[in-house]
Amino acid sequence: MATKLNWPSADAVSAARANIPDIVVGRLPVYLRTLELMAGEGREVASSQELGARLGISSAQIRKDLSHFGEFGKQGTGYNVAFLRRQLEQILKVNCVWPVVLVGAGYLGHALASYNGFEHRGFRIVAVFDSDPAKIGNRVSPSIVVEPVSAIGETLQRCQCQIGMIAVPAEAAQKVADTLVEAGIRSILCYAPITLNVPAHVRVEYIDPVIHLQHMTFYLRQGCDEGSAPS
Amino acid sequence: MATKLNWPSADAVSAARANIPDIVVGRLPVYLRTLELMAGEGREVASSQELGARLGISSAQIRKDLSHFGEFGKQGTGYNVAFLRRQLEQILKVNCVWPVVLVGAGYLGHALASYNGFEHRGFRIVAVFDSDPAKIGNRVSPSIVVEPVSAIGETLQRCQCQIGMIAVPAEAAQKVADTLVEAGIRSILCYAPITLNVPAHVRVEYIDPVIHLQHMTFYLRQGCDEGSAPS
DNA sequence: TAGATTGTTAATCGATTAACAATC
DNA sequence: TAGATTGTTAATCGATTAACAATC
Repeated sequence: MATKLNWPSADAVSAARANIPDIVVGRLPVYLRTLELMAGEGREVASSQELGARLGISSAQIRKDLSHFGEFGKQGTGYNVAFLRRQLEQILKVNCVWPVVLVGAGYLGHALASYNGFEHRGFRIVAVFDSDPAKIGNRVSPSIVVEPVSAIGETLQRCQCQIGMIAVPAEAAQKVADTLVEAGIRSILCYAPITLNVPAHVRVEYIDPVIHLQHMTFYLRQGCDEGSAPS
Repeated sequence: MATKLNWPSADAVSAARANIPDIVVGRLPVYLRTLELMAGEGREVASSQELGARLGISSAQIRKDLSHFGEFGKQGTGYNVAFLRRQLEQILKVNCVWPVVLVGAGYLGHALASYNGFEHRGFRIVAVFDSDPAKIGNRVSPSIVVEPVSAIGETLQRCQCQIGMIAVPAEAAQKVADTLVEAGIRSILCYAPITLNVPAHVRVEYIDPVIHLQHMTFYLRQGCDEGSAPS
C-alpha cells in the first residue's frame, strides 16, 4: 500500500476510507477493545498471532486488516499495544467523546443511561427523550432529566449531536427514527426489533438479542418444550 | 437441491444443516422478524422483491437463502406469509419456547428480565443469578427472584437449559462463562465487552453497543470535542 | 393468455488464507 | 547470527448477483 510514511492529503484519506471494506472497519472496534484489555493487563507488545488466538481469527486477517491503514508493527516483535491502540482510536475517530442522544426511557433506556462503559470508549449520552408524560422530568442519571420527544429538534441543534440511540417499542421506532433524521442525526443504533426505513445518508445498526438467540438455536438440538408454541 | 418434496431422514437433515453457510442462517431470524411484522399488518403474501426492499438486500439473496431449506414460494405470486413464517420458525427451532438463564442483575439484567419481547419469539428467562449478596432474593420479574451464582449448577440441572445470557461487568464475565460451560450450557449471549474463551462445542454471540457506535463513527466527519479524550 | 415471480445456474465479485521476502 | 514476525502477494475460497427457464 502507498500510504506509508508521508501521510496523504485529507482528500486522499477520504478516498482511501471509501475503499476500505466495511467488514474490515467492523472488526477494528473488536481489535481496539482487545488492545484496551491487554493494556490493562500491562502488556506492551502483541503479535498478530496472539491477537488472533484471543479473538478466534487468523493472524493473517489481522495483519491484512491493519495494512489497509498503515504499517503499525515491527518485524520480529509485533505491535506496540499502546501505539496500535492510539492509531485505532484515531482511525475510528474515538480519540474524543461523541455526544449521543437516547430516545426511550424504559428499563433499557435506564440501563443505557446509567452504563458507565461508554465514556472511556468515546461516547457520552447527553440527552434522553420519551413520549410518556409520566416519565418526562424523571432523572435517569446524575446529569440527565428525561425530556419530551417534541424537544428533540431543539436539543439536537444545541448539542450538535450526530448519533442517536433508539430504545422504544417496535411500534414507535420508525416514527422516532423519522424525527431523528429530520433533526439531522447521521447514525442510529436501534434496539427496537424492526428494520428502519431511512435515507441513504443515515447509517443504522441494530441490536436485537432475539436475532442472536434464534441464530444459536439453529445449531442446538431441539430441547425446548414443543408443547408451548410461541405467539 | 435434492431436498424437495420428500423430506429426508433426520441424519440427512443434520448433514444438510452442517453445509448451510452460517451467514445464511444469520439472516433467517431477520426474515422471520419481518414476516411477523407483515403478518401483524394483515399481509397474506410477500414477494422476495418486497422483502428485499424492506430489508435493503437483493431479492436474489432472499430466494437463494431460502432455497437452502426447501421450496416455499409460488411462481407469479411470491411467498405465503403465514406459511413461510411457520417454516422459518421450524428451521430455527423457535416453534416452541426455550428456557434461558441470565447472569447479572444490574440495570441491564433487570431490563432483560422484564423485557416482554422474548416470549412470543421463542425464549423465556427462567432464572437470574448474581454474585452480589445485596441483590440475591430481589424480585426481578413477577416469577423470578435473584439466586446466588453458586446455585447455577443445580438450577441448570433442573431446568435443562442450554442457553445462557451474561450481563455482568467485563472483569467478571470470563469466570461466569466458565461456570455456565461447566454447568452444561451450549450457547451464550454475552453483553460484557470482552471476547470469551470457551470450548469449541459452545457457541457465543456478542452484544456490545460500543462496537456498533465505533463502527459508525468511522464514517462520520469528526464532530466530537477533540479536547476531551477518552481514558 | 399475459404478467409476475420463483428456484437455480453460472458468472462475478469480494474476502480469507497460505506463503514468503524483508527485516527487526 | 538465529528466531520471530511483519506487510504483501497470489491463490483459494466463498458469497452475491444477474439472468432465465419454469410455471403459477
